[in-house]
Amino acid sequence: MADNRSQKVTLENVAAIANVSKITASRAFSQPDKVHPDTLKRILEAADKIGYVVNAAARSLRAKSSNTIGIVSPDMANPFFGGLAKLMTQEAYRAGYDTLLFDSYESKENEARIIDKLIGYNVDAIILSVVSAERFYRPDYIKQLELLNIPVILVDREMDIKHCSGVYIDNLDCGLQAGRYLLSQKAKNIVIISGPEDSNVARDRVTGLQAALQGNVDNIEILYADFLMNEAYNATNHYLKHHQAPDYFVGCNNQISLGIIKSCINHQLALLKDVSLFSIDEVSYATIYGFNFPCISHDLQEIAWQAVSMAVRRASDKAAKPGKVIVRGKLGL
Amino acid sequence: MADNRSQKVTLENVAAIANVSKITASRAFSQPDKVHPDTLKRILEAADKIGYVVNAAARSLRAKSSNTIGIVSPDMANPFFGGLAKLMTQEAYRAGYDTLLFDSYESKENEARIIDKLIGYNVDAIILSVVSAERFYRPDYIKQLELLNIPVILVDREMDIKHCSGVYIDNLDCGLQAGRYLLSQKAKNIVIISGPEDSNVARDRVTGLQAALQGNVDNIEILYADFLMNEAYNATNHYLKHHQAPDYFVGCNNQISLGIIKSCINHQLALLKDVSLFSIDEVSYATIYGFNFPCISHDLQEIAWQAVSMAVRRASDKAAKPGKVIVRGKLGL
DNA sequence: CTGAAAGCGCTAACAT
DNA sequence: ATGTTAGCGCTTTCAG
Repeated sequence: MADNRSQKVTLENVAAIANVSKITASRAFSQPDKVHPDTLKRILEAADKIGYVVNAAARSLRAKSSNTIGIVSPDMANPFFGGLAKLMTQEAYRAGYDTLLFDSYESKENEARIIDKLIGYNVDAIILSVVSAERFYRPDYIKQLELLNIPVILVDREMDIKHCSGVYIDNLDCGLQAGRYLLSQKAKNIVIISGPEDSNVARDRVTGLQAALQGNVDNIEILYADFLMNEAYNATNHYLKHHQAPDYFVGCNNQISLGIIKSCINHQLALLKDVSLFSIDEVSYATIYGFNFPCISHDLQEIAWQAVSMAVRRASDKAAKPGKVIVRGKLGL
Repeated sequence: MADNRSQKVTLENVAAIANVSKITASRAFSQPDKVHPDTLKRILEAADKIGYVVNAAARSLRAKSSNTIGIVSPDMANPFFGGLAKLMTQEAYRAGYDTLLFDSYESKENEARIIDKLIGYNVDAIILSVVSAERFYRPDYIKQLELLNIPVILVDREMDIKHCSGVYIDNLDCGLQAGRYLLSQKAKNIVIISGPEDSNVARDRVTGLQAALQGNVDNIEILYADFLMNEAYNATNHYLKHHQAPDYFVGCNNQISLGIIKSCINHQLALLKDVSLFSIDEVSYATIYGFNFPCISHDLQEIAWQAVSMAVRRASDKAAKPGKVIVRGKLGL
């Protein structure tokens, strides 16, 4: 008797039970205010009874808009991007949009595949932090997105592309603030572990630091790593093998700071005593382990709100011009 | 001249350029081996030229299968679940499946909404770690998923539901191993910070610990928190305010262990000296900050592989019976 | 406020 | 190996 095969539950079933046409049932889910309250109630009860859920595929196939925003993060395990993703999802939901969230795991190949998938899902806009911060990274899919007129909002990782909006951190200012703090602490000997040389983010942060410090301290050393922990760890290890510990290490992002910490602890250096650390980005888990590093912290809520607002504006008004917002970090002690 | 509106690029366009019928073009993307190599090449070139991407909505509307697995994680910021999500995505990709990954942020409401969305996307299976570990949590959507015959694979957070497969950790064994280790260290005075009393996971872990320790130590105290950091932190604080530090704290999951650590450090206790910690689950970031806590670590790769394998099997053979796999943790020092 | 018909882009099931 | 036909479940016209 009981059939074991998958029971598709469609709008038609709901409509039949509620004694209305398909389209009225449809409106109950997409524009409930255009349906008579009594009818609406009947329809929703019918839907509930048989467990109906709107078929997203069918909807976005037919509808002008899928009401969905795609989010591509390079590393959700990084609290900066993970936190951002969460807040963006909430903001989007508030604005009446669903989100499709993917982690590219810092791989260009993944990133390209994800973008393709998002196009396939007819997203109304894409919020994207690209995998690399290379200054001249110009992925192929960018042309395609322009052609398809899908708005793109870049977050944090900058690319200078006309049709892309952007929400960026004021990295130069981060460096300046960091530098000024170091001066206030009378730091004389400073080692900066930067991100990749060809990254905008890294370059600006370092430039800011140099601008503030140049001529006011005895020695500045700049080492280049990538934005992940391991290379920073190795760079710090290598430095400490050949030099005295400086007054301050500066980590140019949270992962780099972690690498510095790990290396210092490995070298039996008492952090905040033998050697200090200033981090651009908050340092993950530091307070739990009893450290209160001075840092530049970013207002994730503000960044998320800006990005989603831009996405929504451009999704709902395809003629809207791409904009650019710079969010300042603030000194946290 | 240049039209600013969104240019839909469809299979029909590709087919026209490549001089084939729609269906041949279709096959080029779904079953390339059934198309003559020359034809295939022509089609792919045409697609590339105009930036064609298969429309996922249309495909999953028509096709039997969307080739997509939904993954619902309760907290991607937790390295256990975040790592699992990453590995599952990779495994699924290897098996030829896309994934749709959502974070329920430990909220039942989010969870229900996500499941609805996944149903709407016609996923072939759902891999789910439910938000709560309450023993009698029976969310409404479960009935619906059974009705729709969508296979469900539960991971870590157990629910005793016939039509759901499961990949679980051997929590009793975790407790036993932990207990045996503590005995080997001649621990006499032990404080266990457990998860919620009504959680299977927490209960089994504690039971295992008790079984190993009972009668062999001077004192066991059990405090109940939830599976997040803050309550464990408060519980530990409260304990330390009124008692001497024990030989060992035992954290019943990684978040709890973090709470214990934070509290101990706050109380100026030298970890691994004044007081030790045994953690069930690896402790996030501990090695970076110079701590090597004994712990039970879980083979995420194995768990991910099992879950995806089950999902794929049941997705491709709807008659396949739900199975259950228990993965043992191993002692890490 | 409600409905009938058309069709979104794709693929299953037959052809050839 | 390739093509024809039909239709997935929904929403957009355009009508009442």
